[in-house]
Amino acid sequence: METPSLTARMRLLVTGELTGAALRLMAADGFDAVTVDQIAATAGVSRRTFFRHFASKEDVVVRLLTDMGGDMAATLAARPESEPPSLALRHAVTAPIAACAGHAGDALPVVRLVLTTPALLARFLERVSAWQDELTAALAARAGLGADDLRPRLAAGTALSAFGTVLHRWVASEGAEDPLALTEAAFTVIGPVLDAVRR
Amino acid sequence: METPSLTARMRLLVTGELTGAALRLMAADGFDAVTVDQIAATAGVSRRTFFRHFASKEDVVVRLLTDMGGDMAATLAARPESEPPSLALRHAVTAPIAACAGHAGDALPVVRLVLTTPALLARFLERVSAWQDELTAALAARAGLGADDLRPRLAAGTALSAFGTVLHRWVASEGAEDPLALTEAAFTVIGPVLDAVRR
DNA sequence: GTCTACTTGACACTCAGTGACACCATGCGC
DNA sequence: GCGCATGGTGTCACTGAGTGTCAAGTAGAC
Repeated sequence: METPSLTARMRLLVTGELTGAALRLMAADGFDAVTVDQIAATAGVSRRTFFRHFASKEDVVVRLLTDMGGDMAATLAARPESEPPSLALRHAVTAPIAACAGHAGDALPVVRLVLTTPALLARFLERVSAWQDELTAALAARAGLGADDLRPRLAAGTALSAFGTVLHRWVASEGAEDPLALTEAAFTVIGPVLDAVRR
Repeated sequence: METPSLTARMRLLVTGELTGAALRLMAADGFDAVTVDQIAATAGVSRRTFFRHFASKEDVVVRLLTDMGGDMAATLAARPESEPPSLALRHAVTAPIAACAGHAGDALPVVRLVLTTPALLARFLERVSAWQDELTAALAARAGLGADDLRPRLAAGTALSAFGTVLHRWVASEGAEDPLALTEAAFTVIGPVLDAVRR
């Protein structure tokens, strides 16, 4: 079915309305000053409905960012085994970066909000940590390394550190610098560590 | 004054009582199942007093860990300029690791609790992110690099990624592996990236 | 003794998040 | 057309985190 059933589309509609309302309000007053009641009222639904679509107030904002990298580990696993880890990891991390670069007008305020709001940053980093677990497992499987080897986790952490550094620099430059170019530059620096993941 | 004034000592006493109560309760029932009221009651103080000593429920646990690395950037800044960045960063990160290794019996359950509880992990990573900012500034100052150079932030992130990896492995091994040996092994892998921070 | 500074307990309040129940629309078998 | 299951929604009520305020108690300075 190409149309994901009416109910699914309505769900997307409400979700989008809620995120839009949340972002508009938070851009004006900041994350903490906006209550869930305000977001729900602005979107025209009840407070309870908000929590049927999002697990928490942070979730509205953070999910925008984390949805982009949801299949990071899958991307890595899909890369050919012959590819060096540094290149495979770069491809995995590039997906969300490219998504940001492609919607700079929408994404930049969101990323800025997340990186500058402690509560949002905390939740975002927790998600990134989950990505690290997934990437670590995928890297270990690729290289045939055991769970006691430090290198897969180090490589995953270093690659995600590059991801964060790119986002940071992108926001700091107000979107002036090209995220993809920044990613390339970052991976040029960290490449040697990533390619240490060999049997 | 060698005795930090009676009031300061009493403050430490209450704080210690609260953290002890929190850890005992959470070790038994988990972080989420324990309420601030229970912690305060167990420690023999009022709920309000709890929040005069800790900013949040997460703070009781996370502060134990983050206090160890509070002067990470200061340690880095105190290292001789001639020292290669990889060695200076390793010294900076070793301080909290050594503290963990020195009090394995007390620290291991705390680290395990933090790494396995989403809310605690989120707050911990937020603190680590602040360390990254500080280390980045110190590294840039050491090398005389501008704020637009990716390398200081990449190096700081990579070093802290090693820090996290060591903690992860330490917990996964139930404390069997030596944290200092793990740190040395990790920094051997990431060394090249850290030493890329040169003018 | 008194005054000041600091901590505490008690109370009240906002807000995040959850559970329970009733309501309503769509879709399906009869 | 009718009855019925399903899934989203609104309302209400509740727990728990976190904050502001005020009164009371105590150590230390004068």
